[in-house]
Amino acid sequence: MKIEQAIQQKKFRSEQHKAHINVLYTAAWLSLQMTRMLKPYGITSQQFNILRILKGLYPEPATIKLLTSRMIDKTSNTSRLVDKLLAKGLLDRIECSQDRRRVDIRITDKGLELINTASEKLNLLEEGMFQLEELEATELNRLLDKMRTDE
Amino acid sequence: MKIEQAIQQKKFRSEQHKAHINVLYTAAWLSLQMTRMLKPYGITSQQFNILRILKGLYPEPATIKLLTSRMIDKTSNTSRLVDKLLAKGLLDRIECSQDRRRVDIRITDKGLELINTASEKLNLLEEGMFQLEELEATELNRLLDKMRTDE
DNA sequence: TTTCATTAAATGTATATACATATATTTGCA
DNA sequence: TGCAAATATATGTATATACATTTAATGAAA
Repeated sequence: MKIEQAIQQKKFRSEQHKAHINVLYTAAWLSLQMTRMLKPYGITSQQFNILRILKGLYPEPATIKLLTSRMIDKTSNTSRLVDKLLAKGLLDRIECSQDRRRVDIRITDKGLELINTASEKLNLLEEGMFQLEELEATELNRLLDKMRTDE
Repeated sequence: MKIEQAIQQKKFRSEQHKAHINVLYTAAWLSLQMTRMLKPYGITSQQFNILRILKGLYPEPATIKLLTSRMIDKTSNTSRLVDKLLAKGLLDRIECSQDRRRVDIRITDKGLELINTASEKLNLLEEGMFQLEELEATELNRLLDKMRTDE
């Protein structure tokens, strides 16, 4: 569905303005797909993002600061997201003896198991979702990166 | 900044997977810019979206249902967003005599004034933000629309 | 006309964002 | 050494999302 139909708006100020709206709309659409896919696993997409980062580092732990720097949404409240995952037994918290301000976070076996199962589902979702050829995906990445040039 | 640096991740499963992450990251970045730009006007970007739709329809009113269908985020809670804008005097609520379930919402003069001022600022933001040529923006729109083919 | 499904909107609840502020610890330097 | 600045994390608050449920009004069919 074209963005014009999706939000029932015929005219846009410019192609650039339309692209702005389109990125926001597409991200909201992608997030919703992920949220629904993850629901049976009892985690949200933000919580999944944290597990994904910790899986990449495993068996090394990460501090809250490191997790924050790798989050897709930079204003996420990592402490509280980690609290939720700890309560579910998907993470371990290790006090850091060298620097007692820091807290080392490591994914548990239960966490690894969950993310492995969920990732398979996510892959299937992405395959079905992504009609883009590899070259098109590469071009999309280039354009998005360029859009954020002032970053 | 490339997405690899932005979230400090070197490798991705595929260009398509990278594009997925990139859309989410870029949307979060754009939202944050808008949130900060709108802050002095005392409205959020979701509230701005409602004002934008009502301005487009003016002087015609809109029902909650119509607003929802045009929202960028389809799961927004339009009733509550409208409540916030009513409390600020930016909207009027008109009871609908033909169908008493419905509520007609119209933007006030104060609302129009606010959105006109804020839109100027937003345009400046967008101009600075958008390094994309028109043809590139058109291609970006095509790729995003294609990405959502299953919609 | 009565009844029941449908529709429009509002509300309740858990989670997350955005940002200011607080707390605890470490580091730099006078 | 002592003390202020910087750093890492946590917490408080207002707003928003996601979704289930409720309330009220309409419409269609027996």
